[in-house]
Amino acid sequence: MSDHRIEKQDIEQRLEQRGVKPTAMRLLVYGELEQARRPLSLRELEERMQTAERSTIFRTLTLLLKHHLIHDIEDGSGSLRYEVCHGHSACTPEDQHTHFFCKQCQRTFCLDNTKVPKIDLPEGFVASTVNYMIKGLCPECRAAQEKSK
Amino acid sequence: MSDHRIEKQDIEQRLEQRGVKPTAMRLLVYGELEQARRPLSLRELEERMQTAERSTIFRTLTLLLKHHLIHDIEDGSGSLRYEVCHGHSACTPEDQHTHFFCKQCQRTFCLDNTKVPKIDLPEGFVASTVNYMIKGLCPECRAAQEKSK
DNA sequence: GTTTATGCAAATTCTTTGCAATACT
DNA sequence: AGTATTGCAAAGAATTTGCATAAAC
Repeated sequence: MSDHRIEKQDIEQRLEQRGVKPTAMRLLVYGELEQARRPLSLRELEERMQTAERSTIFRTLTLLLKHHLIHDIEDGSGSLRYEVCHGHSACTPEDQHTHFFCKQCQRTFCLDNTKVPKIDLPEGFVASTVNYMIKGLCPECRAAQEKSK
Repeated sequence: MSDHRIEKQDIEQRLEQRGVKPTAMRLLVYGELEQARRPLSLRELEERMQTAERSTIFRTLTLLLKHHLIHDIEDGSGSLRYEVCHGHSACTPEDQHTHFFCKQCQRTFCLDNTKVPKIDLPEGFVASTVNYMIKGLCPECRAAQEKSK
């Protein structure tokens, strides 16, 4: 399948696998994140789902986070972004990829093919999640900047 | 020199090298960050410097950031942390090291000996800064957790 | 009918700015 | 004087909670 749309059934299954009851709201939020193909902030989610309420979305996100169905990333835009955990079992450090935040257009991109490199931690530290964020200019904004010179 | 204390003169020099007039406030803020040996939030700075005002500290930090004397990192605690740029010339991606945020005690540690691994960006992207944050348990909190079992 | 989820409103927290006062040159 | 810096107070922005309603089981 090269189609990015995900069946409702499929999402339902994923939630249930993690012991999350698949309510309409949860399917909606998860579905939006899935379709967006990039990390979305709470505000962006709110805008995309006119019907839903901020706090409800927030609580849904919190729940999904707790059950490792999504993860949150910080890009320095001042607000958190949320993204579906792709793949297999849980959100282990190995699962997570690199993100790129464009300082110009304020969008966050997933660099899907770029695994987060592993690092040897000093004695005693135990890692649970990893956040690798690169900031700079995305191709579009860079091109725009070149032109205006 | 194995002493971590920094001479006032030394700090003055650093600021002047970047064209920042070394006012009392700036020396104070920079000095605090230097001595802390770990990234501090605005609130933490405020608490350590009873005499100084939040907005003043904030503006000072903004200025220091602009002149690449410090950098800011996001650890997911909900607030930014600030840290002295060690070394040489400017805050290039290569300069930055990895940070560890303890979910338990909410402290942020610098993993000084751990360089941020470089990554090949897709065509068109231009990086300016990098933020590599690992989250989990620090040695102390881990030990405490072990004990309570 | 009890538990769970949602919506509204508002509290909290953190960041940022306007403006007056102060210090510096 | 004139510019730059600081302090106070408050505006903005984002996150988070209390409580009442509505839905699910």
